Amino acid sequence: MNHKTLLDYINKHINLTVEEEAILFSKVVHRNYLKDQYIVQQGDTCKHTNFIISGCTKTFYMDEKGQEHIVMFSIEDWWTSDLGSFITQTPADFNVQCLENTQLIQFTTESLEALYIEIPKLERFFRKVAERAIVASQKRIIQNFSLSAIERYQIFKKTYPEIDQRVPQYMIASYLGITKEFLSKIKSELIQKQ
Amino acid sequence: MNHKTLLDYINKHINLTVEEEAILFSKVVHRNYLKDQYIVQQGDTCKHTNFIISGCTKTFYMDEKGQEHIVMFSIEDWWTSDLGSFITQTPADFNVQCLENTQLIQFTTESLEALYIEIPKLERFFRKVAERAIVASQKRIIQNFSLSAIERYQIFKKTYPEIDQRVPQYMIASYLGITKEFLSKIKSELIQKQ
DNA sequence: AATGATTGTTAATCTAGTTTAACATCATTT
DNA sequence: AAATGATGTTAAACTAGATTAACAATCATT
Repeated sequence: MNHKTLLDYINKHINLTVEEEAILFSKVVHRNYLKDQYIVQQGDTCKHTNFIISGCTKTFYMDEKGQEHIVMFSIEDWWTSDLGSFITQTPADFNVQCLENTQLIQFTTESLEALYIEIPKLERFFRKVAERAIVASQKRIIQNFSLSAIERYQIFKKTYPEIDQRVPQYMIASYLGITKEFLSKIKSELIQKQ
Repeated sequence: MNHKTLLDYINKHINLTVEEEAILFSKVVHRNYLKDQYIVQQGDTCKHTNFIISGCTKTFYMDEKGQEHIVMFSIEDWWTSDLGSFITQTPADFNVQCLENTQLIQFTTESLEALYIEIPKLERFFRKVAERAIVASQKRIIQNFSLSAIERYQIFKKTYPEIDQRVPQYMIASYLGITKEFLSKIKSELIQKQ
């Protein structure tokens, strides 16, 4: 079963009994999306937090000028959703779209609330997930401020080598906050130096 | 007692009995810092998460070139610390320094762990605090990407009018990710338009 | 009241990154 | 094999914001 990926992940943080595992999986939905499908759409209220079993997604924001800004990529063993929309049940600021065929495990607000009551340990687990997300998010803020585009690209490649391979270059430019043309220039400069 | 501020804040999210409130306050420390004192220092391991009862702090990062980058300001009713350092107990990336005399309530890792056992409801509370922090952090990432410095400044003023008043202008420039000279230029342009 | 420290302004020059636009490469479909 | 669409490259002209440097204004402190 594909539930194993999620269990392995959870068991890094807390220990569930076999019964608790059964309760957990009775309350989640296993779902497949195709490449290019949207998991969350800007403006809709986000109904799920999603754990990725396989595949790859981009979370992006479309500004008033129609420009796409990629906030994060997510792959196997990561979470994806518009957390802001999900927790406050207000319209989403972000889109989440599949870059590959993607298998998810979905938690609704209701199923999570029910799970928190039946398995209080899960509060701890999701607190830890949230804490880790804050740390990652704050690291990004620092980097965007104090580093040049070249430095940010080099760090990106080191930190997420898999993603650098799997995702088209113009999306990486968007993630880095620069144009695709400038990323292209950076890359050719980096090659010439070596 | 000054504990009231924290209780009011907690009671927005969960309900504590009088006994639980007593347990909570038996495990925290109430502490005063003077203007300019450091609550957290880059390189040290961060020992506390701090709830601010009164005063104002800046959280900043000092880069290799010796430049200061302000990640956030915090005032009454907000939390401050280097969460990344605190939760992983590794050296802090950030400094937290008081911009005014500041009164805090401090939670250590040990007191929090003990509290989570004695009052499991607090897991939920701190999960919610963490979730809100993620949302705020992600909003900042979007803004830095898709908006010009002028737009970011206008949003800052609207979102945190109190802070705009209480904090020197060059620090606001640092928070916005621009130089103090450029912020000065922006402000005079905005005044001329009206 | 005077001195120096801290904060803020203005203007000239400079640069990292954008825009535009034309072209090249690669994949997918017919 | 040709055609279409998606992705990537290069180069010239442009702009938001940085840097430098000189000067005001505001403030504590003696």
